[in-house]
Amino acid sequence: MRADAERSTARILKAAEVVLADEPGAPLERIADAAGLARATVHRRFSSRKALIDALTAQLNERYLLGLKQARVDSAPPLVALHRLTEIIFELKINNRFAMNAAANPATGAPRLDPEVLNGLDLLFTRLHAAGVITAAGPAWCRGVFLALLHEVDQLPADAPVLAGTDGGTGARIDLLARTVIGALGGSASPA
Amino acid sequence: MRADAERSTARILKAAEVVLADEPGAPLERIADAAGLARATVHRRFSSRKALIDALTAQLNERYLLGLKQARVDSAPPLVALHRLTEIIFELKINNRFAMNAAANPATGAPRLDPEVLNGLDLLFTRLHAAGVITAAGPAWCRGVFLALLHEVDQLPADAPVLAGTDGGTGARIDLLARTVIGALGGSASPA
DNA sequence: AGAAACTGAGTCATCCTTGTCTCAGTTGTG
DNA sequence: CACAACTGAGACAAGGATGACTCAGTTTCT
Repeated sequence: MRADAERSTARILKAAEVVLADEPGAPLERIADAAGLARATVHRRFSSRKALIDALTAQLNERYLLGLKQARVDSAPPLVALHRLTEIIFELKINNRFAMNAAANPATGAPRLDPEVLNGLDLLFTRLHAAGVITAAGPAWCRGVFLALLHEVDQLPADAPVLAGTDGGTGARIDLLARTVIGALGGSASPA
Repeated sequence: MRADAERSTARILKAAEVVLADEPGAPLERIADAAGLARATVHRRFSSRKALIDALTAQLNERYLLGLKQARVDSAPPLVALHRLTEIIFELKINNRFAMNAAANPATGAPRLDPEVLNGLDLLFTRLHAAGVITAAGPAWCRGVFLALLHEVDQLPADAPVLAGTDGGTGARIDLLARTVIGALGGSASPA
């Protein structure tokens, strides 16, 4: 594959993420436009719409795995890992809104998250439970709550009362998310 | 409107809820089939697909308002009202999955929840806050968390560990939801 | 019973999207 | 430089869904 072709692929994926984020059913042409390419080129890279969406999911999975590794989910003290991971995944959410939603929504027909990713998340919650930070058993439930709250925090307008006294920026949201998750899962939500 | 026409309308709405719940983009013909009617009849009642979906949302809003009234959100002790409302809305969720999701998802282009409904929910959370049951300020945030967790609890498989020791039925889910919401919003999640 | 309303079944035109293909022109790579 | 790879622009067929319309037959309501 020639260098410019690779660039094109990257631009398509990026544009697709942006366009589909606020219009999941947008025609491929809109994505092509956003990428500054012709529709035919999109078809050359991705044989079908499904293939494109699959690629987006695959990309998300890769980034997830990288994030889990960076957060040292398997070795760092669980509470530390939670905060780190929250930060990383929040960033992921911002830049991959479409793929995130698609993976969370079985009805879309999009592929779900990679089992390895799920295992990584589950490991974290299992460790949190073992450490007594949370009381809720069942990592799958914890994971679901985490992702659902992630979505809510992301949707939150900057001037929301829960963010009062903060800048309403990313940092404040991450704190809110971590606190809320722990509270939801039966831990004592230290306002730290 | 003749009596049988009214019946048809009701059957269409019911069928649409069922069909769209697990295939949001399903063609109108599938809805017509499920309703035991001809596609043309659907078009006679609802001039467009959008009109049909709007009707579903309107229906949901009505039921919401009724539920808020039944839960005595404005007068009952807030914690009691929360439990009652949780029960009612959980039931609503089960029978109106599509409209619920559509209203929660701005990207679908579907109309959002009626402001009056939002106000009703917000009132409850404001009262919970005033009573010291929860510490989170910002009713909109509370509302979002509530609905997000409602969705998660609904998705939960019957044999999930968090439901261990229960029958995994509706009752157990309602308890779990109420506890989780209170914990998430900074209250002490009494396992009552 | 009889008028009016309603329905089923079918046809039809239209729009939109997808996916394929071609061909002339541009760009990268050895 | 020269060849191969890549792209843009356009045409094209196919498929699916929507919505309008007709007409013969049934149901409701008075």
